[in-house]
Amino acid sequence: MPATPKKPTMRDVSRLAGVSTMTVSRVLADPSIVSQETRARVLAAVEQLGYVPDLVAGSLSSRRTNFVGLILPTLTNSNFGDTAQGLAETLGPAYQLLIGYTLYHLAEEERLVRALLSRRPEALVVAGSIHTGATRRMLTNARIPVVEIWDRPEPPLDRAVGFSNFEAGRAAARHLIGLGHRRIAAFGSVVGEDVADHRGEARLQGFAAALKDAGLSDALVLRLGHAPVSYEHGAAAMAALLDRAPDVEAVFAVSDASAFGAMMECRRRGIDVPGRVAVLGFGDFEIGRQSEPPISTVRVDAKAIGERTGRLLLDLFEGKSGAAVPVSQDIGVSVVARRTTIEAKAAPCAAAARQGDGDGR
Amino acid sequence: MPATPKKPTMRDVSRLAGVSTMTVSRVLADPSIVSQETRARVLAAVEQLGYVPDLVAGSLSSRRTNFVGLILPTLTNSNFGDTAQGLAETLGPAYQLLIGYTLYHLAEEERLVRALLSRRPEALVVAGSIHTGATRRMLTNARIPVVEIWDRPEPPLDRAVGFSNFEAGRAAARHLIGLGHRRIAAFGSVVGEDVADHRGEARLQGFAAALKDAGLSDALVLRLGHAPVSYEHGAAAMAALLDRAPDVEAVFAVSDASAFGAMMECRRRGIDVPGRVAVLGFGDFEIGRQSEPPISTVRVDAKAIGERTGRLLLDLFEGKSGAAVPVSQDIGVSVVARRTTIEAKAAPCAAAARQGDGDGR
DNA sequence: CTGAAAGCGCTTACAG
DNA sequence: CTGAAAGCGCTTACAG
Repeated sequence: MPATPKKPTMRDVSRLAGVSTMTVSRVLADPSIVSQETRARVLAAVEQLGYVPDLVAGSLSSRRTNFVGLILPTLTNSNFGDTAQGLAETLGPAYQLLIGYTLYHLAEEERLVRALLSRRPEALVVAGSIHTGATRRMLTNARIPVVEIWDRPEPPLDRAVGFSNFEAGRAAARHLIGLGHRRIAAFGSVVGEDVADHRGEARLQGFAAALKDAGLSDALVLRLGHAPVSYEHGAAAMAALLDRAPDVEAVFAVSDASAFGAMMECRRRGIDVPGRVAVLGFGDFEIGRQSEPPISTVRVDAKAIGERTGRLLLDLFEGKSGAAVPVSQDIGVSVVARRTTIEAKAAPCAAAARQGDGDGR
Repeated sequence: MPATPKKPTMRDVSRLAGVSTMTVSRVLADPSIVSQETRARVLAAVEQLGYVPDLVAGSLSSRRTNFVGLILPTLTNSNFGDTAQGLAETLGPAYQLLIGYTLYHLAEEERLVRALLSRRPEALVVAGSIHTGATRRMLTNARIPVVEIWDRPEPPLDRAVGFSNFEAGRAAARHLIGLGHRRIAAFGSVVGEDVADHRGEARLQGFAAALKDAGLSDALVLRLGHAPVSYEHGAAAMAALLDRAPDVEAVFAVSDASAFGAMMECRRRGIDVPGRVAVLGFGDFEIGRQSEPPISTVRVDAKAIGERTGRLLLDLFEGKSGAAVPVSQDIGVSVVARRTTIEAKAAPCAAAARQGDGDGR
């Protein structure tokens, strides 16, 4: 870097403009409360020096950092990106997002919470509701709004905006069962000690529960590989599933990415989707909408999660009494039947299929 | 929030432990320089109070924020996510990434640079090399390392880690020409006043230049819709292209997402890829690798861009003289021929095709 | 190994 | 409409 003079401070600006630093501070914070003429002189000095206010000093003094911390599982999933964008847009330019990612490690989440808290954020938004004890403790004692998203904890640490992953899994199973399928599978990732997608697991559990409620077996609800699930995960899982149960009729993947990978694996093997096996995803990723055939999915409005969270935080920041702001918001999910799930072949209607002995082919 | 006592400060800890704040500060910064017994007392007090150091005060005092600002076009493109992860991993837990996104608006980039600079980052990493005048001025006067990534400016504002998008476009065209295609198209987005993907445009220009060098027409190098390009963009662009030039033999899309969308549009229309039209993407996104058939692409190691940038910054932070750190690093690109680009049908070999009159069908 | 003093660059809270 | 004083919660730079 060039040997330039020191970075100008507010003091430098005030001297050049012949005013006190308080006046400079006012011009920058609310120009209307300073006389027209003084304002012009200050602005000219700011311009001439290329002065950029130091927000770390400002934050220490005002006790407002205008940071909002956001903890996500990954930076490479466009759905979480949509949530981040929705949050950023709703919060507006006055707030800066501090984003961290955990890669589904709870220990990493703990480290991040500690690091972000040191930066004195105005609020912390975190994906999920399963945390280490230390994380829970820090979050509880943080004295700032904490929002758990993409889930529906009962009760939340503080606030929650999301949906029930268990119910989402149930809805997925019911869709497939309603179509007349009986030999139904699902796959997600393994819940390990360090890496675990607890929300995907909840979906799988809801799925298995619905299967059992319908008198069907949940033996094909598989946990393979580790989070985050990818296209590749879906392909590998589908391959494993097909080896194990060549007669499978329908499969639910914990994410559209995984569902797409599964579909590609079917294509490679010459297995028709949905003709021979129906595929249902989760999340309503763009890939599912644009793929040919488009993938049926359990839709989540990722951007709305961010927007609602932003709205909630703004209400809280504006001093709306905590009691007036909902503790938990359910944005719900909906099954979007596109072209990868169709009625089971052997069944003229779903009801018949459920009690028939159909082999599904 | 519960009516809890005020957040404990270092002063509170020091009183409880019966030491000065300096001793507390030392225990937290470098425990080894404090006596075993004192250290234990301080740590106990920290634990008891649930003390979390205030980094904004610490930053003001030490003049080190340990922030690195990162400006990306979008948060929903997994390639930029890979770059961010590579950067974060290389920088390590001592540094916190402050990520902003522009949606390809130069004005938004300017706003972000100003906002991030106020936070006193240790360095600023920004995708691209086209900036507004004000942005260039701020970046030049920032007195911190500035790294432009995903491009190859001549010269960089300060440092650059990336590749030539123009050359990447050229390589794409040469691949297609080498395969014997003659009726060749490409598509990207429109360069508007406010929204513009300048890097994608550079690829298109390199592509067009190579076409002309080979004596081919660049009339089918199209700009449609606006950035960021998506699966949907590719589908729409392909549809437009097919209406315009039903006899097109090969097409280059400025991103794999767009290429995938184009392929899906072909599938919808019953047009065989690569049998009737070859498709080449850019970026080596996971979608291209996992799609069936896998999509040929111009590969960029997105994660490596982040890692190299992190390495470079660490060197600079550790006081390596600026002169010892390369100003510009080219990570290069490579054409990865997968299954969506094959030799032109009419040509028994590429050389013959280039001089033949083949209609490509 | 430990501490008292000064100061980082702003804003708050008063005064006028 | 403008300013002087105090202080935000740490760390730097000295001293001992």
